[in-house]
Amino acid sequence: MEESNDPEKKILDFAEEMNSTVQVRASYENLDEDRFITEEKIFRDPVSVRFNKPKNSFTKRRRKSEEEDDDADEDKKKAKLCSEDMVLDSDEIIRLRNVSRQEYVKNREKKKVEALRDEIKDEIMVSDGVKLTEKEEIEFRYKKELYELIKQTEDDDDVDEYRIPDAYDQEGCIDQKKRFAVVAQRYSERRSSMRGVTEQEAWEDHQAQKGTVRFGSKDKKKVIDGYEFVFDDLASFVEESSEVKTGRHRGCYSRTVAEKAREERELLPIHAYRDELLKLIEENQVLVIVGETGSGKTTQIPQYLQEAGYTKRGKIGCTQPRRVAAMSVASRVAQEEGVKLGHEVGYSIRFEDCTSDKTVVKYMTDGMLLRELLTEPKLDSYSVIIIDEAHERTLCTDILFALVKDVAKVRPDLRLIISSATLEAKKFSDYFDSARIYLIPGRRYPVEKFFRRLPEVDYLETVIRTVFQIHQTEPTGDILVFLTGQEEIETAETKLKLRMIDLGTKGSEIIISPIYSNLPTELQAKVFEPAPKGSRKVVLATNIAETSLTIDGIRYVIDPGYCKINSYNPRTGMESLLVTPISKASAEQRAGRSGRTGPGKCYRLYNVKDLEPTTIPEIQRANLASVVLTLKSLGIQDMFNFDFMDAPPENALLKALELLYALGALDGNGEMTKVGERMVEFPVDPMLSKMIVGSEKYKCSAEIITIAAMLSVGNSIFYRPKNQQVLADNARMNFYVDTEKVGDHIALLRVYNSWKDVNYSTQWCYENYIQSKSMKRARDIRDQLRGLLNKIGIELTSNPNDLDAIKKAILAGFFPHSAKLQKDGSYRRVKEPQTVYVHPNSGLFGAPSKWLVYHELVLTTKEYMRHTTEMKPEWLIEIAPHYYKLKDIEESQPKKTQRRREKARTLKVDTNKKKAKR
DNA sequence: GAGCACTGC
Repeated sequence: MEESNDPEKKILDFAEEMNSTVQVRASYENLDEDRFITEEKIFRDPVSVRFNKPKNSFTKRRRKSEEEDDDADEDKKKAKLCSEDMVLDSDEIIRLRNVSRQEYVKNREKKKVEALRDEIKDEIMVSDGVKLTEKEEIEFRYKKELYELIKQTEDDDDVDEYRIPDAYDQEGCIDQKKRFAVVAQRYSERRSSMRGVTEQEAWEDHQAQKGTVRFGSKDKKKVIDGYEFVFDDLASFVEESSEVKTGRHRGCYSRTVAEKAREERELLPIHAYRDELLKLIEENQVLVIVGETGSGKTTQIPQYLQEAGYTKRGKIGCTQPRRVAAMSVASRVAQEEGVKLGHEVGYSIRFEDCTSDKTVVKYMTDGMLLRELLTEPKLDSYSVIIIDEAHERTLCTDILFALVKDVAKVRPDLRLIISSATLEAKKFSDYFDSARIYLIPGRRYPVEKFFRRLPEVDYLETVIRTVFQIHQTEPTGDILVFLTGQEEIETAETKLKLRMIDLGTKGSEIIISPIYSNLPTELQAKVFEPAPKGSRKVVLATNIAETSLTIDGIRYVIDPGYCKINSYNPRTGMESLLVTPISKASAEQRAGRSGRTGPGKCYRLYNVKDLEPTTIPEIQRANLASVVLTLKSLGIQDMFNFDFMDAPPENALLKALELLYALGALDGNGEMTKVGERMVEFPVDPMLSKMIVGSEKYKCSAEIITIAAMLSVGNSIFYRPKNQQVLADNARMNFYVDTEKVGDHIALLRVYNSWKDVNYSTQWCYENYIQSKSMKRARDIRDQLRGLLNKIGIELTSNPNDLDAIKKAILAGFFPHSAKLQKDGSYRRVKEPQTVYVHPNSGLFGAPSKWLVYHELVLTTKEYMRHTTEMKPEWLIEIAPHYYKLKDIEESQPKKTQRRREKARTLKVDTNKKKAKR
């Protein structure tokens, strides 16, 4: 929204915004979603300066209007709020502008002080591991003391002394022991000097007295400078929820585990709906269930069905999008039923089948059910299929929808339950021929939401300010910040630490915990350690914290509203990660993360009404080669008219068909070939599975499955910490040293074999800057692939010294990914008019080979080939004579792809014809 | 010299 100076327009804009918020709320209420959720509040930009008045900036204020009209009806109140808000708003802006002008005069002085501060910081960083000489030491201490003195005189009301936390070691890492010692020391000092009043309390009181303008409703006190929170009276909501919560835990002590479990089951919200639910399932073949968080649907519904006798007809299968979810839910249910996990209740995930003949309630990942469908197309052993978390729309669930919908038609006895969040329920119902929607209320704590109307210029800066404002004005509880990626998390961490130095030691310590999936496991574990008493944990997380893992103790969420989304461009065959605004659904999910263990608060740095309702489903932005092969294997001929809930882009399907045809998995009629049938056994990308199948000819299947496993793990094999990049790179290059040029594929093979030679040592991984987690995963995948080789009758043969044979096997799957060196050092794809570059992390970077085969293309700052290996051009013709002709390798002029496109089109026409015949 | 959201089989 554009800011205008016209006050009337402002009011109108604001009113409009209010209306839309109300409407959103109303629609939630229809679905009984908003029971405990408070209305979204607005918080505004903290205009005040932070260095020069760090304390004054957190002034408690109280707004008159909110004290008056408790009983006024909602609309009236809002109108009033918004007009007063506007008056206050412009007054406030004028005042703050004046302040800001005055500050400008002081700027020079301030800058001097800042320069001094920077010097101190630099010194801390530069001294990196080097012991200071005595003279330097004295000089440094002098600077420090000088700065502290200035700080003290600046803040005349400052009761604390400024101190650089000495918990930081030379690398800027935190020595936790030292830091906690500091915390403890500070607290004991305070206890004696302030007679039991904590520093925080004293400071808050002090600030409260100083406040000039007061506002905030009478029940809500804390308001931070610049952030104007617009509050409603929420007391009743808060009470309601806490009542429910205490009820749940009442009388649960000193009971046996089984009794307790049963009692807890009966206290779940879903319990009241049990009979009605069973009746509906009996009467309707497909049922869409909107089960809110905390309703107990995932654990209870399968048990109800079992009690009602459904397991006599067959198993109850419940899919989850994540492995851990499948495992933990199964374990919980086994415990509730008092059976051993893997007996009546079990789970099945890749690499781990914890089920037996007895198993009647089976939790599994969605991909696992998809695999099962390949061998059991009618799902005969199941009586009920529950697709949980359907709203997440993973690639696998989207395909499952279509398949189970089909199966349901031929199996009237099969029951389908689709469990979804509110927003998509209607869509699911429509897709499943107007299936009934049944709503089960959840139970959770209220989450207050604050939002900013205008998008941020520098959201990281606002995030950091908000962290400190929460830290200094809100009661205990940890803070969770959603950021987009590793780099941003690292930046935020540095900034937070610097700001901590700036602000001195106000209040308690902040413990910063980063978490993202590429972080080594040992470091990930730290995020779950509770913060020491009196300190506050600030978790900087990627999307991993949105659904995949839950951190206890989070009470505040700061959500800038962005995440990275992978999208595949079928035209160029390139993947890229884009920073994208999140969807409304994601925003809700993120906010909910603050209300898991108690009432929470969520600070949104955006306006939720600017967001799309849901994220684009994965099926519309993924490489579909694997999907198409799976569907073909299930006998689905016509991809273009397949009943997808959201159809993937047509050119993505076309591209996938083209590729599968080129690989020989499909014949000219679009039917599965023998090769295709072998390929589909391997749960990897079709090019990889073709490579594996092709390795039989070159007698190097042992090497090839290793390479395939290493490539499947992704690019998280090599660990490259920020401060040891040179060492890490050197360690990596060790795997490339040889008499002849070694490509990335061969290097990966060597990494694996070296690891195997040292008996899969974790220590070896550390020493070589390799992530042991990734290596273990590669071993799991390799073991699985080896088993499947056996299944399709390919012998495991090793041919370690014939690199040419290995390269030829790679080409058997990856021949479409060929590139030729250009005069300017760039590469050009042989069959596509596309310029590409060797990735700087490749061993072949800076050591050009004329012809390359690459694993994948990624678009970052340039079009990069990731994982490249040298090859000979004549191999292309030897291995893929149907794809390459002599003229392709004689001159690397871009070739027309017309012929292949035509072929693909005939495929499409053929399949259409077939469908018409049927 | 670039930069790796997150899952899943």
